[in-house]
Amino acid sequence: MTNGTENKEPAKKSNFIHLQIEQDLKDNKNNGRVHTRFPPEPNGYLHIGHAKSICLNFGIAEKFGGKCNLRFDDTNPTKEEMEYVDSIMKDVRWLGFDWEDRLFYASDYFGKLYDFAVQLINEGKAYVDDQGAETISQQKGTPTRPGMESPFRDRSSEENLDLFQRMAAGEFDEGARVLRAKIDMASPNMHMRDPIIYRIMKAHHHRTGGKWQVYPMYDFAHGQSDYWEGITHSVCTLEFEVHRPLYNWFIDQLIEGDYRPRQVEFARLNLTYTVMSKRRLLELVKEGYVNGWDDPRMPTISGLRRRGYTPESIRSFSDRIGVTKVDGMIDVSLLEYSVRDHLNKTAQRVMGVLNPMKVIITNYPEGQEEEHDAINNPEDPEMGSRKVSFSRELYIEQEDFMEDPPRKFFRLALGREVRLRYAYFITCNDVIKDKDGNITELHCTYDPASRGGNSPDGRKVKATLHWVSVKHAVKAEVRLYDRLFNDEDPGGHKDVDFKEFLNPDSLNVLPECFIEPFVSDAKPLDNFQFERLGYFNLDFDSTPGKPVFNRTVPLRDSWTKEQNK
RNA sequence: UGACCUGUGGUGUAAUUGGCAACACGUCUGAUUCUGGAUCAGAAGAGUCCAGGUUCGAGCCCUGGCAGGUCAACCA
Repeated sequence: MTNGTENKEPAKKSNFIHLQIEQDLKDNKNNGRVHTRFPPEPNGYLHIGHAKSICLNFGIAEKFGGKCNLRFDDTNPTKEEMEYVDSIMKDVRWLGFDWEDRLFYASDYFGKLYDFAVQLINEGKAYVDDQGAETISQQKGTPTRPGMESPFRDRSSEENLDLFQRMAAGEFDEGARVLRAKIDMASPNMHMRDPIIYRIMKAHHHRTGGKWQVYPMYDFAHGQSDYWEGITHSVCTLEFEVHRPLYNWFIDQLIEGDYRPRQVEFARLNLTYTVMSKRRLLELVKEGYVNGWDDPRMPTISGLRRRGYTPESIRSFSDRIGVTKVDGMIDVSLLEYSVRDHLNKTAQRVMGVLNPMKVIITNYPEGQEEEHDAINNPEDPEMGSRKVSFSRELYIEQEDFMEDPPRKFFRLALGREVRLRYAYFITCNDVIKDKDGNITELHCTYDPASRGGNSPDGRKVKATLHWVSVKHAVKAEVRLYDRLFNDEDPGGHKDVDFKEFLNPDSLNVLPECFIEPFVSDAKPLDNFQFERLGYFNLDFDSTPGKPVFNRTVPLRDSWTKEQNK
């Protein structure tokens, strides 16, 4: 990450976690050190909610001159894969953050964790339970009723140690026994009711292979990993709030000296019209409702990247939404605002026609062509200009012509004059139709004196249209995306599966669009503004002769708004 | 019938030790414009979940309610 001064992004908003850290610093906790970590489980791709956490954690390190680790929470070999590890590292880097040499895995600590478990056994604070999952669960009680103690709770340390070692040696079947912390079966906090800390799993682990037959549970690995890495502020989401006493209990058993990590919880991100759980996203991918984790309709980092979102836009979004403990729902329009805001300032402008309507300039000589200057980005003069080719046959947007224009429609109509951007004023004289009455082309005349787009007599037109020259344009496929779900909170209905709310029109492929040849040199992910339409970027599916564009987001559109009134 | 957490315009966040509820998005006007974009100017919209209390003064403190969320995986 760039350091402070050269960073043009606005100063980061403060939040309650920053305030707590400032207080900790005042109290000289942990000798004034600030060290965070981003701890994903490699069981899926990262999504925009993780981006919030990444920005928060790395942002804290940046703000307080501390460090932020990347740590994979890989304690469940049945769900975790190398593919996910790779994608996560790629996404974090793409977002603009750097863990330097601090890449860790919970599996790095399997040895220490095992030793710690042995220590707890020796201290009489952990025991092997021979009961099955169902029995243990029943004995656990309910949130409103205390649990009851396991008949194996008071085994001797020797027996526990022997059993645990044999568990680790693979002597028992999966599920046959577990190691539990001996805390309090009557605790009002379910997590303190002798939580399971080790289970037998004979699965192959993506890093340790077949070395282990027992794996630590999340609660037994996370805080300890924090401790061994010197983490000072262990930032996680709200659902772990009730785990905090357990987190602290393990730290208490481990602690020597003054240093102590502290868990702080914040509200995870919820966005309207999408789902944000890895389970649901995985379901969409596995069952083919979308085309992979990086489908541009997905709220994954890889999906947003492919869709044309920039790291800057995601970071500014993340800053804009803030950090609190209120479990709310952010309007996607805020995300869309963030990309528009960034792309408006940075994206190359280009003209492209999505739904072509042929226009013949009847008074323009056949075979003649010429070039006009076009500004690359009016928001950034340094981006310069380019030439666009003009000729007798052009395409304009179908929606830019109406035979029977309503009062506030300013664009082309029979007998009306409009401007072709950077080129000429044209007037429509004739509408050509086929047998069925469909308009096939428009006959227009141009005013040679308006070359460049202005008439010397000061004549005004109410509309400027984008266009391309038929002869020069590049044919492209354009993919238009709409929200993946029709419901604001598809995952929030108790009796209806979220997939019921899938938007059947979330993908609209336009196979025959025409774009000015400037885009021929584009590389995948390059962002453009197609003037008057929106922001688009080149997709990986492009082939040399056939570019494919994704619409990132349309431009704000006060005309559609007017129509909807 | 439990524990923990959270309630501020439509949405998201602010509000120094209690001191006129602020900002962003969205919405609506108007100006401007070779993008019905951008930009600029302005407006509407909450009296802070409710009821008490302390105080000269409460969104901030106290009491009691109410509402929502989380917790009963050998998941994280």
